[in-house]
Amino acid sequence: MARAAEILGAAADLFHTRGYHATTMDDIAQAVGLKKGSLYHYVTAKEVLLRTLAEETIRGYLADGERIAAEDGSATERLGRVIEAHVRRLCDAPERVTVLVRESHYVPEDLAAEVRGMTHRYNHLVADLIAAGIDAGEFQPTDPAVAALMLLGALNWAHRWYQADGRLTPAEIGSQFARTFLDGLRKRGE
Amino acid sequence: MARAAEILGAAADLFHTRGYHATTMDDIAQAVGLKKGSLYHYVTAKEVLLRTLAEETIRGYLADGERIAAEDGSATERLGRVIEAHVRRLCDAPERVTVLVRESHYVPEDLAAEVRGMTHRYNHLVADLIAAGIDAGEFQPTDPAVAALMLLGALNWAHRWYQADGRLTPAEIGSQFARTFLDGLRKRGE
DNA sequence: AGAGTTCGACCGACCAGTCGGTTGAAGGGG
DNA sequence: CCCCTTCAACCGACTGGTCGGTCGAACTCT
Repeated sequence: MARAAEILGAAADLFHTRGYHATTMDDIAQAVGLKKGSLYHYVTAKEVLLRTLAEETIRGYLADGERIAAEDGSATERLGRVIEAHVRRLCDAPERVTVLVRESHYVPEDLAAEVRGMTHRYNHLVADLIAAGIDAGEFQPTDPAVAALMLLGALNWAHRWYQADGRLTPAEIGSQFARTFLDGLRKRGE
Repeated sequence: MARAAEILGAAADLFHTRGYHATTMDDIAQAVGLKKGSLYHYVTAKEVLLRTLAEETIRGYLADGERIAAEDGSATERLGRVIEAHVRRLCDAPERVTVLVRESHYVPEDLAAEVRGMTHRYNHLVADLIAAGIDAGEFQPTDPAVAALMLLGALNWAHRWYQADGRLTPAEIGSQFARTFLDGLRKRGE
């Protein structure tokens, strides 16, 4: 693996388990078998490390979302696919999500624009999908923005409890999420 | 207001907006019109401040939950009441929830037992309510633990987006949460 | 007087980031 | 085959600054 990616991965793991502030650059260096001084050969600043992690992470979710939203199918089908893709991606690298949701608050303002923008677009994408389902008569009328926030909260919360060696597979979790949430939105009596 | 409570409140606000680590004891002192040295007349350590905040917060949610769970009514009704109470409490002091969910990770292990215990009990309480609803035939069969985590994720996420001067009142948000989530669990065709 | 409260100077630990210097592999010329 | 140069990778000692926490003196109110 390329050194830069290796460092990013180690940082994500450490930020996840210890937290961003409790992790020193020495810790990260040690995790990849370097000394702190050498780390700065690859990394310009700790804050940039955090920013890069957050950015890479949200970019993946957004890419999935945009791809799926543009596919064929009813709003119900596409939203279900977004949910399952989200869970799959989260379970694949929960530590990245931790960094994004718990630590990205510490990305300094001037570095955070991209992250904020993509997050906003992802929220919007989900809300739009819900709004489309309401318009199409698939879902009962409700506030799409709140429904989207509700869904994303439920999904992202999983980074706090998902365990790779747990009782359920990512696919099982994904389908339970999709079933329950889509049932919650669906128009009754059809 | 008692000085101690005032300090706690100021700390919660600062931890919410700047984050625990980016907040100095000087900041907190200034917010309550004291100097740092004087703060230590009321507070034994910054970490204890954080622990106390987290503990007080989760204690409130747990107390609501236990009270409601013991009330009369179907699982559906009681779960609905828990959801609405949770939203009400969250909207009343979103900064406390921020501290609990984003920062309580930094409470040192030896001070965290109480917080962890109450959090666990709250999760369990919600899962039990869902399990009861399934047993009673109100809800369709599903994994109660995952459903509880899903619900609590959706609820707690609100601390990230709720704004007191926003479009919707806490009551409106609460009822949308309850409606959507209970519909998601409810047995179809009745 | 004296208990409760406040202050501000101070300390010590910690840590991000710097910098001068070392090493070893790759390449090139003779 | 060997010497010389170059350069990326790496090291470790150091620094500058920050911040949690301490302490004794001073002030205030009764």
